[in-house]
Amino acid sequence: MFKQPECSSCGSRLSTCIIELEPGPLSELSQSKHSQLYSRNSYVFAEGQYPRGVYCIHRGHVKISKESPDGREHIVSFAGTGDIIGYSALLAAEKYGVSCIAVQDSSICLIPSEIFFRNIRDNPSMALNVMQRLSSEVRFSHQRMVELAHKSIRERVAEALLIIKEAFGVDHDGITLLSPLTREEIASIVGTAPESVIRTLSEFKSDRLIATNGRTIKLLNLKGLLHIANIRTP
Amino acid sequence: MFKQPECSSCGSRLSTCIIELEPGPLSELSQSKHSQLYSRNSYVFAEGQYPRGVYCIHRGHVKISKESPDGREHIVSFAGTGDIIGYSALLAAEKYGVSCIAVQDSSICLIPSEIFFRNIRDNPSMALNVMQRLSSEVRFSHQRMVELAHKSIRERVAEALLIIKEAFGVDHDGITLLSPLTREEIASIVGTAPESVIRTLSEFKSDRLIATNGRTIKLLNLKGLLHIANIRTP
DNA sequence: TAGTAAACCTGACGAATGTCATAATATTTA
DNA sequence: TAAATATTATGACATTCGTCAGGTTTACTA
Repeated sequence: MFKQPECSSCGSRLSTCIIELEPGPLSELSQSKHSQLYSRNSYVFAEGQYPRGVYCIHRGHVKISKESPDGREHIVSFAGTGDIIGYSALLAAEKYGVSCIAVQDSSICLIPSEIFFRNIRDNPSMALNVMQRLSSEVRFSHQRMVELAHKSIRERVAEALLIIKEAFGVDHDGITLLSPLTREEIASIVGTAPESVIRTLSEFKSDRLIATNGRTIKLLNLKGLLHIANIRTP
Repeated sequence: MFKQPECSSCGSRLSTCIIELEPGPLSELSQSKHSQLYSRNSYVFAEGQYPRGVYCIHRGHVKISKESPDGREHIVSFAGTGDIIGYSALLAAEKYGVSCIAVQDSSICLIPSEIFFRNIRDNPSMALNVMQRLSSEVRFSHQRMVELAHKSIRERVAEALLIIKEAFGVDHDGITLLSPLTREEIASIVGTAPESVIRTLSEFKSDRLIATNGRTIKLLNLKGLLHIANIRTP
């Protein structure tokens, strides 16, 4: 087994609810966690399993997805370095309603249930932090629901590119998406067939909104994509 | 102003996170809340406003909805007697991302922010209760996202009828939906045009799955609707 | 690095669904 | 209760989108 990271010196901790912990509980958490490497496409947890804790992404990216009744995948959201995932099933005390799959080689720590529950019970700040994150997820989900219900494929593909940019970031050039996602995975964000995604991306290419080279995509005209995606300016 | 209800003797309280309060804090909450009557189609709160607390439904039903970029309404969920609404915006400290509109004449209490925050901070059980509810909302939203992304209109209309049954219940006969929703509102659940809903309901009527009389709908064949809705049996 | 599998891309076609128009009916309100 | 209004209902048509088939390119793996 490889070297377990130390939470106190982990930068990823600072963007999570674990930032609220005092040195004592933090050290306890650090010792009781289990760190593991996941290669692309390997499951961190799967729909239907019972949660055994929450997962903290030390390095890498995962997709949170759910199987549709006809067996196709739908990607609900992404998470990356410094995100904690798997709250909801644990807190609701139910089986996972979603799967978590690494989209890049990732290093992820499992924080056991007891430790997590003890800390949110004893530390009101951490509890509030968790509530804020859950609230943000609720708000994001509502947003996505409306988009899936009312936007065209073209709008949703443009939006998917923006979601990918947000989740994976861009290269030094500022326009090349750092995403390993296939067209089929993009289709799973949009909620459509891969062919429809490919066709739409071809349109975007003709309109000089993007450039593609194999799997990699460059966003040439961000403003244009925002406009097509029909994003509400708040 | 009409008589303010007393929380300690309010049955609705028992199904909410307020059940966790001790008599002292409960009495304080009861005195600081504001109760109000809302008639059908009046706003409890609107997208874009800043939250001033959470709302506890003493009696009645509301829809939680969100405007799509093209100005159409999408109904995200329903809440009724004994539900608390408006957590997420308050906790995330943002403007409401959704509107709450009474679909029946309703009596609803506003619990001011300070009181709510003080109680979730001082009472870990109540905090945990709130987290559980938020978690359930997240799970429900994920479910809806997948359905909106991958199910046909026919499937979603069948499902909408089941959602309405769940939210509003049925008459003594066990099959007549106690819902005041128009076809347009059902369309706002499904994410489609009213005409498509009406057409689909006509099909269901031909297939003896439902019967309609003006706005009222009877569910004649629940099993058939479940089958069409393509519900995963857990 | 070569071979193989997977992913990308385009065309053709049909089914599903959105839109507009218009009539009939139910619901609301004066 | 009657008139006014909103809602329900159906038809016709255009458009979007899903599906199948095929050829090409890319990416993985031995």
